[in-house]
Amino acid sequence: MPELPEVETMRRGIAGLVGGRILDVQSCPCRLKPIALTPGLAAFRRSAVDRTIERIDRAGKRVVVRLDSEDAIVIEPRMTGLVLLADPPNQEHLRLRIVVAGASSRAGKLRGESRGAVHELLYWDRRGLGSVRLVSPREFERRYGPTKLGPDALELTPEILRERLFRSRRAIKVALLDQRALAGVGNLYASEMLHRCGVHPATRCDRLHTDQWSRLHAALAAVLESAIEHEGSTLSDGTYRNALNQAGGYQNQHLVYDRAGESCPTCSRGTILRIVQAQRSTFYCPACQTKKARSTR
DNA sequence: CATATGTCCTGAGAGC
DNA sequence: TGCTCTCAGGACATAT
Repeated sequence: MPELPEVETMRRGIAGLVGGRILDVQSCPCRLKPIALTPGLAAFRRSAVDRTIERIDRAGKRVVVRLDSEDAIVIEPRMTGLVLLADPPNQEHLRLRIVVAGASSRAGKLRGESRGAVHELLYWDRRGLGSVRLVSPREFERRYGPTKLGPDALELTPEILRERLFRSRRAIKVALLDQRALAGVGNLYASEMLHRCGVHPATRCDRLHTDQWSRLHAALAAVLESAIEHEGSTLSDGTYRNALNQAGGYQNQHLVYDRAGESCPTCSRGTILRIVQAQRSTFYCPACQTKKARSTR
């Protein structure tokens, strides 16, 4: 379930590869159905080998490795994909290996490592719903440009957030997951941010008041920034790991996600409920999350 | 156009 | 113990 904080953690974890040169790209054959790799391995290798990594960005929930050819390698982890520098959880779900020379392996931490060291950028994916694509600037724009991806959730202002959503008749929880409206929020953090601003997840966007948009924006920013500080959420299945195969810490800060039946940690009056919206679980407290704007607080 | 639903995939866990 | 079944939710194709 990598969402913005997890993907940002992956991005930071491999930032030390900037300046490195790609030596080889190897697929890791296994009995599982292969992930989407485009173009095929041979053409991928032809375009990537000998290119230098100029920058590593994030596009919503995707890691974008920019090459000096102006092509980009776009890694999309979807549900269970991991971007690693080493030490994958196992070999059987290792999908792709990109061998990189001449970079430091960790952002800002050059200590003692020779500039000529060889590193591996690994893509691991248990369920295999993710993809790795090498795309031209034109293809990047077509797939990940502003018509496909809204503004990054970390770049929003209260006004932009409201402008992107307030015409919609959808429930706010469902709309927050729409990557064309805003990019980066997924199922887990949507529940958390709505809880923290006291908004009921089923509230229609077009019924939200200005002060609610403000509070939602503040909660959105606070939750995402804190989750990045904690290096993301590793849920009970333990799948998500950072680039060094370490668990995140934000799962310990969750107030409602996956806590159905527990007493609300915010108001202690309600019991956390689980409902289903658009085939996804939503968690909230019926006592302190309301559809009405609050007059005070 | 906006919104809703089905699909992909694997492994964990429930129930018998 | 071992089988079958359901569920998790990223993005996208297709339907309404």
